[in-house]
Amino acid sequence: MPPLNRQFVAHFGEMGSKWGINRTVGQIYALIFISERALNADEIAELLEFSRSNVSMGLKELQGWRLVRLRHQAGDRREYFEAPADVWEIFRVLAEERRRREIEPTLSMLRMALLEAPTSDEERHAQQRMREMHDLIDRLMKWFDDVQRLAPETAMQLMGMGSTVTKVLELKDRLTGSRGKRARG
Amino acid sequence: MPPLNRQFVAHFGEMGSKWGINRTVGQIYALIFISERALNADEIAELLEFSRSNVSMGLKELQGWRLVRLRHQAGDRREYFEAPADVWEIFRVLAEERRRREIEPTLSMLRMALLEAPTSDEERHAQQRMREMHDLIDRLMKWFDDVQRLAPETAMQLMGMGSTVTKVLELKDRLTGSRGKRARG
DNA sequence: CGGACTTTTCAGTCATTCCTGAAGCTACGA
DNA sequence: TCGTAGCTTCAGGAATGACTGAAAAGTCCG
Repeated sequence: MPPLNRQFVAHFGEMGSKWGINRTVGQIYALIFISERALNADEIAELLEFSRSNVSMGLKELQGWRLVRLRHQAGDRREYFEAPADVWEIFRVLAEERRRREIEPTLSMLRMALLEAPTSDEERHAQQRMREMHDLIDRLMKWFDDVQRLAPETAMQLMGMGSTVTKVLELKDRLTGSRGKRARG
Repeated sequence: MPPLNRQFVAHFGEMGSKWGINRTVGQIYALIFISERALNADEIAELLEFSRSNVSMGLKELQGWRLVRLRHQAGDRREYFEAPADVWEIFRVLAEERRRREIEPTLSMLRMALLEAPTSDEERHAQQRMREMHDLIDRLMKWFDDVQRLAPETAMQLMGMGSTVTKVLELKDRLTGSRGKRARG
């Protein structure tokens, strides 16, 4: 493997630990991501010097995250893996999965807790805090849904607008009579 | 500790593992977050049944993440810890820290790699992929900067607009002659 | 200073997660 | 149906990370 590729793969291994994901899974993904063509499990095992079974488990996890796609090549029974070409698509899928695994369970728990009748001031306050957390997350998610629905080009365009969004908001603010809220100067 | 609070704390412990953060740190934070008043390390240790030293380490990590604030109470030498009241502020700080620890190192690595002269087709392709990844992350971050700079109310208002943002974009699209891109139907 | 109180450090122990080789399973072609 | 190629499962050893108690290092007040 060329030094540039090796460096990239190594970095993803290290970052993987900082994340929830483990080192080998990070490296496998990085390798697939920068590869010109789809790779099979044996190739991955050899390039990264992992056991075949470790690669198998890693690929399974990556498939669970929908980060790699399975592809078959004519006249070859082995399974080949590749990452989507469009990086925005990758980001979208990653965000969706993280949401499903990390955000939704928390939202459910919060909703359950908010249905309980508090039996003390301490619980009342705890519920209030949970409500604040719930509302923030809920709002962020609803908004993210909207952005996510955009086609890649449109989303990138939205990003490209940068602070223009703020300007639009301020304008809207003035037009609609400012709803009692004011943007910071 | 009341059952509602206990449940919340337990949930954060479990989620903590799914994250990079460890179980005890998650629980300590959850406890501080829902608490009515600032807590000292001994109180935390007793409520969660952790060793005093474990609590000390956990608090240090939370301070490193700027998620808890140190506060002194008159006539008491012990240190008391609390979380900001404003959940948007909490989100902002968390996002900033994650960015500093997880995104920036990756961006640096990518920038370094992009400066190298490729010596093969394989490296050339790898660089192309890295460039795509770099540009996406860079763009997301620049845009996030803008949103982050908004005062809480304005940001929440932006969220509240929901798909309105999309509408604004489509309008702009039409006005500026659509730049050859089209939002998905 | 000295002594009480508080926080931090750290070496050792415990728990969890990772990784591997071997065995098991499946699908396919002969 | 057998044999082979390929993928998956799993028990157990290896590595990593978490947690504790004891001791050290601060910190404040007399």
